[in-house]
Amino acid sequence: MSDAPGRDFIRQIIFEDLEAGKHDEIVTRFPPEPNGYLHIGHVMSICLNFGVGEENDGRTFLRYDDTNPGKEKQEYVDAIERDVHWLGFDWGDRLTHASDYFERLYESAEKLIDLGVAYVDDLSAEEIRAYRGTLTEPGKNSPYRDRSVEENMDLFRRMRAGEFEDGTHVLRARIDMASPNMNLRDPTIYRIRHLDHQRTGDTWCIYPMYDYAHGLSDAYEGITHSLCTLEFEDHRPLYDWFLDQLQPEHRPRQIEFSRLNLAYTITSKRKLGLLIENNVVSGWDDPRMPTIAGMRRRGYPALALRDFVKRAGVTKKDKLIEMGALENCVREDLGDIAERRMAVLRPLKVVLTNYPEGQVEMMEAMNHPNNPDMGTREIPFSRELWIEQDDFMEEAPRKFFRLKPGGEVRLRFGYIIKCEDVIKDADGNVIELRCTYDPETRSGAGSSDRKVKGTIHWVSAAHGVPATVRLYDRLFTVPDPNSVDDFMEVLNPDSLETVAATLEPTLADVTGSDPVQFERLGYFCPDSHSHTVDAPVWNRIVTLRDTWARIEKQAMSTA
RNA sequence: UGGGGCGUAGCCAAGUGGUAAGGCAACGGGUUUUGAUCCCGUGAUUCGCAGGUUCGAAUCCUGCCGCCCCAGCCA
Repeated sequence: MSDAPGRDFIRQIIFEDLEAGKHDEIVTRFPPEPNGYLHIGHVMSICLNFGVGEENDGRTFLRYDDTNPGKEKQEYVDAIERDVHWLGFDWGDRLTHASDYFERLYESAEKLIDLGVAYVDDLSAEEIRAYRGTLTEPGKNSPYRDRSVEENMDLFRRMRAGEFEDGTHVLRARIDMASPNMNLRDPTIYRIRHLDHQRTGDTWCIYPMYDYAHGLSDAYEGITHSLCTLEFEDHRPLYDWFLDQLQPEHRPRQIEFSRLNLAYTITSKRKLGLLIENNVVSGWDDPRMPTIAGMRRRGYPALALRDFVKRAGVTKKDKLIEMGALENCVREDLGDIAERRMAVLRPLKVVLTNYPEGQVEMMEAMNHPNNPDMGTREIPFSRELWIEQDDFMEEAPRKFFRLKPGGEVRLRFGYIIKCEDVIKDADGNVIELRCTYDPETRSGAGSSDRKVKGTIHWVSAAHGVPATVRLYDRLFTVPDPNSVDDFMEVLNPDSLETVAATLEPTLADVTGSDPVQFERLGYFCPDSHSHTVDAPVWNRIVTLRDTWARIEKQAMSTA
């Protein structure tokens, strides 16, 4: 991905428009429908729209496209505002709704009738579909297409007055039933819905369609560039048609770009909703969800998300971006800001047989290896420790430089230890290691400068803080779950693993949700829902790059 | 079979007639008390394919192939 993209095609168009003196100010909008949570795809749109606004000293609206009551909820409205703010963007006083313009939109619809380019159709939904024709065959005109202006006006006003049942009438644009562009075959402008709207209550029983409301709302707000995704490309002639007919003061221009798809995940709000309904995940903000709320709870920094979409770029080519690209951005950001700590996820007991019983030494540990300004902390060291099960192998391959029988390893910020004995249970499982430590090798202060190949992390058994740690993996087993018949068939059964871990004591009273790095394991943060000081729950944000895991995997596949 | 888009390395992406940027991934090597970080190095005789124009083409022309979107009273 381009690190410093010159100017994407949209910014180029805007640049040229500005050069040509077409606008005094650039005005954009981010127009979500409040029918679900925002996801990684929206991050792209948010960054584009607000980014373009900021870069040009322009303005950006946050506008709810709330033209379809029944699908929309206040919960989503609240979540959207929270998410956009969290990403670092501000709409100031430019928070609007398509529903703010219902009266104006209605008046314009009457104007379309006056102009003779809109009519009330009595055909049923099924009939309209049948009359529309197919992709290769032209449609045919509705028998109601040639009603008089007076009759249309009367009917439309009675639609508004609530005289008709849902589905009995629609207002349609009179364009061309034979158009090769399906969107121009007399599209619906208004439909009857006897349904309370979350903002306008029961004021209306007719609601405008997206294609009609969107372009006009853009015009009302003085939007100069209306940026949307590719699937609206062939709606543009219709977008322009309404503007041509009604000649509003401002003339917005719609430009389309490709959606951002992430490998091994889905972004359809409907499908994400199904994951919740089927209890595959715990909610819209489950840390495995590609929603902004989910990624925030997971611990992905807002800056990393912004960096990611910036690197992905703005083009018209379908994208399916590898997870690794996102994870790289997360690691890059966290690597600098996260303090280091030690934690053992899958504990294996180590007893230092030559270490005095009852003795405790405080070891000084750097909070960041590359940034001394972040200070140090003290960690207790004692005779009994936990180390990671993965850091011991009874029959280790040549390149394994962690602990093995008779082998030596450095304990991070501690001593060099040697494995003398392996204790097993009745089933042959390794349950404890008997080791000796070399008192001359104390970290920083040792009188010996001998080195060993490996360094592993540890936590003092007597001082460790028990915690639940949740390890996350991709939700699906295939790169493009959208392309399979049933996405529920390709779920990753191991997307969540919960382990009972032990954390170093400095983590005992953490209350916020700041990310830290558990050395050699990855980045973690307290879970914003479940974590308490008494019962700590941490999320793994992302692992560290793991060259050893790769080597192991290769060895397995060639063996 | 209609219309609208898109095809540059595994994934993104610059490039707009003058001889293929960059990032991620991958692979080598160096530093390292995180097999992390950091540093250095390695990739396209070629831009979906085939012709053509030109001294010269990823860029222009023609034809073909592949992928995506459209038949909601959803957005």
